[in-house]
Amino acid sequence: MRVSKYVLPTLKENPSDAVVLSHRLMLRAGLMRKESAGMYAYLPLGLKVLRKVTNIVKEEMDRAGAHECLMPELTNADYWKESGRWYTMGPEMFRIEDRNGLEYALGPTHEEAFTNMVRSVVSSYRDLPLNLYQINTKFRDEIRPRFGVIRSKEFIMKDAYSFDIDQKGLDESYNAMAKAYRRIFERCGLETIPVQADSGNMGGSTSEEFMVASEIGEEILLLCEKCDYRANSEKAEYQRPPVASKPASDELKEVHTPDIKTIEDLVKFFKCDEDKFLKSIIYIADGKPLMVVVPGSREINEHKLKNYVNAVELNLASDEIVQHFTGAPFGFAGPVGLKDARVIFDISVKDLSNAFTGANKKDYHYSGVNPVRDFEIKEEADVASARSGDICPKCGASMYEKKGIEVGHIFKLGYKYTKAMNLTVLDEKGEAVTPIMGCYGIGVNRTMAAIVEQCSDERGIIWPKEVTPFHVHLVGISKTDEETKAVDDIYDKLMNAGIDVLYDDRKASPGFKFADADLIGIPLRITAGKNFFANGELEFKERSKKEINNIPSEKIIDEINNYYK
RNA sequence: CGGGGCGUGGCUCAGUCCGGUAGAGCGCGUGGUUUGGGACCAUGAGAUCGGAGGUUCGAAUCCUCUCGCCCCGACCA
Repeated sequence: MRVSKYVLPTLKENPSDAVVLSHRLMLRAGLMRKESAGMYAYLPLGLKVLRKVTNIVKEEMDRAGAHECLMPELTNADYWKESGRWYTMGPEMFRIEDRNGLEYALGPTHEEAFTNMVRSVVSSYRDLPLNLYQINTKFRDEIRPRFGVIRSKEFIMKDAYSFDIDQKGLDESYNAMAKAYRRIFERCGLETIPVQADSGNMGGSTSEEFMVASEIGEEILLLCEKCDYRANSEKAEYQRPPVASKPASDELKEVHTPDIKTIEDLVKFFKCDEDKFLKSIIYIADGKPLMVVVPGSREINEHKLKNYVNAVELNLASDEIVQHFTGAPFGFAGPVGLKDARVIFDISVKDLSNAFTGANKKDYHYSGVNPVRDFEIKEEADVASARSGDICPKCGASMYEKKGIEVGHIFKLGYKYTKAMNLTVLDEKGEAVTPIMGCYGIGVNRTMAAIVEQCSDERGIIWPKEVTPFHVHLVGISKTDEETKAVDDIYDKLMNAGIDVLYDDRKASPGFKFADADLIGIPLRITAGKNFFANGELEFKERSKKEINNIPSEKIIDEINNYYK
């Protein structure tokens, strides 16, 4: 492709509304343009990359035995009502009506659609296992789209759904995807961190997220320094911290604390460390109140709590319930003297001593609080969020935090949709069996952005070999018509050899062309300049390296093919 | 939804406080000179100053409303 005939609107300056690296570079390199908040249009160069990523995904999904389909974007509300999600999805789902008042949603995900399709296509255990996928646009009315294509209202996702006759089959389908995902991201040139993740409401089954480490990541990961334990903070467990505190010495005393409610207030009031306070929070789990106690500096992990108490719904209790449950208004709750109430102590609480906590009485706290002595620990669990410095649940070493962009997620979904939508097949005995599902997603354009985020330097993008929009960026620096003709011949020669070439044939200064080449980031730059016109040598430069090699023009095709081998 | 910031040629921004004939750089057109890291000279085109209403002799600038965009947070999965 000749640049003079192509659409390549590179920008020298950063567009004012792009803040993060990948967003800036994708706009500046002419890959895409913003349509509107959270919606982007791909230009030819960007589309080429997107297609490369898409093809890798397809190839690896197919290799793993999945089959590609394409679902409508406009999804009938009936199926959503059948699964119940029409009522539970909330405002994240774009809902529309046709002229007759029939309801639809713009597909935010496609469990229902696939389950429905499989229902009409499959009838025997012999048709299983089945893994179907599509690469299609998803619509989500995000609360706040941001970071360009990383979180947008409309995005491209590969979503796959597996159907197996039993748990063992699901395990196999899941493992095949776990393997395929590793290959996909590796081929994309992306370093991902697979982490254990919370599987949501589906009840304790396996789930793995593929994360790209990044400062702009919206997920927090906990990684062990020694072993391979890696988990999303929603899921991450930790071990009881070593006992460092002094023995119980202080007497339990009531202290007047007028209007001192938050940990922040208390730290100021008592002038001591956050962890001297037993933070006591009241929740309602499936209609029943319970108290959770953690040290002042820790956050309660609602995902872990919800799993631990096995609740479908978990919410913070209202002020009225707090008043009723503890006998005091919000801000003065504590485990001391709380009889017959369910209190869950985080594992980090037991070894605290001479602490403070709410006295379950307006404007009063206790000082000199000592677990066991002053209250019984009937129920203890790991319900606080793990954090940097905490002890690895697996090996006992220390863990650290990293932020990550989620590019893929695989999990064992279970029977939720097959049951709700009444999908059954007949087994060997002729009895109806409900298949079990797995669900596997990849954010395709998010992956593209993550690649840019990870593969760039101060001059621009550095595309990994497998996703580069062109193989070679040919830069011609010719001064005469004869010289131009000679470079044109090289271009033709490369094209005829099946090499995808972007040929900068513009009448521009060399510096201008080099700067554009660096910005666009094609891994190989071939320059036809002085040496070429003098003695037929082309410059061979890798985008990621400094050095330039001079290659006789007759050997250039071999060199290129060798590079891409 | 709460908080903060911003809308001025295609892009980046000045001008707004303190009202008085819309600016710069980049990009673009034309002519010429250049040509190994975003060349130079000359010349030219291009703006309902986000929109509507108001105040005023006069509004990019002041007032009211409104739309859009960005950032932080909450919410949500």
